[in-house]
Amino acid sequence: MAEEIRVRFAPSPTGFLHIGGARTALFNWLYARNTKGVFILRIEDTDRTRSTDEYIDAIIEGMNWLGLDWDEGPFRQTDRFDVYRSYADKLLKEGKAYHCYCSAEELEARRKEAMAIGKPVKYNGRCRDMKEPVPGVAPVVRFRMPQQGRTVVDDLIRGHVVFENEQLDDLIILRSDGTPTYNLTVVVDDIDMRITHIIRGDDHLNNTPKQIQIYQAFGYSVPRFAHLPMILGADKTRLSKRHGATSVMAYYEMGYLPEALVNYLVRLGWSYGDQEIFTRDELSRRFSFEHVGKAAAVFNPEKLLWLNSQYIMSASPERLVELVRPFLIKEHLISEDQALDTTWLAKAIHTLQERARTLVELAASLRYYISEDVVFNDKAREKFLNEKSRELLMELKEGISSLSEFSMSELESLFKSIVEKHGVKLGALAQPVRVAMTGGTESPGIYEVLDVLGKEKALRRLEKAIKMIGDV
RNA sequence: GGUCCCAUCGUCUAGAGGCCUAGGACGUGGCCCUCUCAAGGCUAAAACACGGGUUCGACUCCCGUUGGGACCA
Repeated sequence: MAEEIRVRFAPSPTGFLHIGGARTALFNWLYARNTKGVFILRIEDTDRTRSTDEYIDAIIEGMNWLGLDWDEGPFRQTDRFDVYRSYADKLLKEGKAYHCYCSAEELEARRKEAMAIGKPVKYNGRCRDMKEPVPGVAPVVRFRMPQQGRTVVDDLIRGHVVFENEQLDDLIILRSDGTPTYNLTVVVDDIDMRITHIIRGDDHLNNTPKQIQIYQAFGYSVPRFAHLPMILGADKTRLSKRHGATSVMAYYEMGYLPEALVNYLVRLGWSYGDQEIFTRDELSRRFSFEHVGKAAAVFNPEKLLWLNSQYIMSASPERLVELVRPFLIKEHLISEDQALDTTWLAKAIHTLQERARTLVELAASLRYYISEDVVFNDKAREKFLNEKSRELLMELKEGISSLSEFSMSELESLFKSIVEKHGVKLGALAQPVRVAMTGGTESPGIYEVLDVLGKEKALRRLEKAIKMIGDV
């Protein structure tokens, strides 16, 4: 049996789960599922000043919503500080790390100078071979980076990326207060969790050779890497708040289906020929790094909206009933604990689902079905509820009253006979009726609308419309 | 500033030297369907960043330029 594949998503809880993080999580999840491997969630909360439990919950909420289930974790770095320190001590003992007594101010000055004269910004190694501690100064611990040779990152997406070791800095692994830095914790955790493939954003590519060196210093074999291209905003800069909604849960609130967002995100960087729409199952079967692109991708809300409309269109009305419920409450169309006639609601949704691009739109469009009072659009009312249509509406009202069966086919016959008699087009009757029923000029087919409303409501609304014309 | 990465329609992408007169999708325009709005169908405009090589032949390989991005604080 082949070696078990273990991957991890390691967000730091300094914010909500955002689009970029979600995509990284998704690719990890896909790879784990595709290879029957293990997907681990690890919370990198070493930065205690910026990390909060609320954000941890928010990240978990986002993952749950997207359906990205993990097999191990969530693990937290907090309280593993002793572990990191013991790893650092090991390096110290073996001479692979050393104490550095240079002050932050000195370092800053040297950095500025290097920048000014165009030299690489790099620690000058002053404390590298120091034998005696400097009294009264709390040192940091630096990693002794090899200064000859090269380190190559073997990347599943980028191929071999070569770094000259000479360029690598003696990075700080333990601050003067004893807290570990990112490059140490990430390596220690990945070693402890036996991670085989590190899948992350390509903003980490430059850190990778340093981490490889640390791996080797500890005597562990280096995992495979896959550095995903970034997701950019419309202005081609890194996606951030000013590009609008970047939190995953904001898309929940805007009425997106999780599978639409997943589908959109996966196609940002990955492709499978010309196929655009994938089931979750298809994704995990088809996914591979061979078809992951290298170039950064611009986040395009329009396409996401289209995908969402596709998913709403093909969702079952029964499921949409449940999904739209919170949005109906938000629209004040139903109350929190109201019992719903789900069969009827499903029928109503069925007529609307190919017209709604989001659940918010779907909820809004259900208004005239659910609410007793029709909200009239003034223009529509003026144009269609007038003397010209009065006669037709009255005739329809009588016709419906004496209809033996209130069905779509009977309604159709009735409509046809009325317009024929008057020698007008179907629209001359259908539009006024549409306005009478919905208050506006856009709706599903008029027979469908009447069918959903039912005979009683339909008659009541016709009557009201006729009365309104009389009032003019 | 140094290092690294990247580069096909406005956007997401297909493309692994001849299949390319560069394909699909979103968006945009037009037409059809039609009781309105959608959905759907058809259709149009729209790209290989630039310059050198390599090759009988480059979107595809190599080098450089330009442009973007990331990291180093």
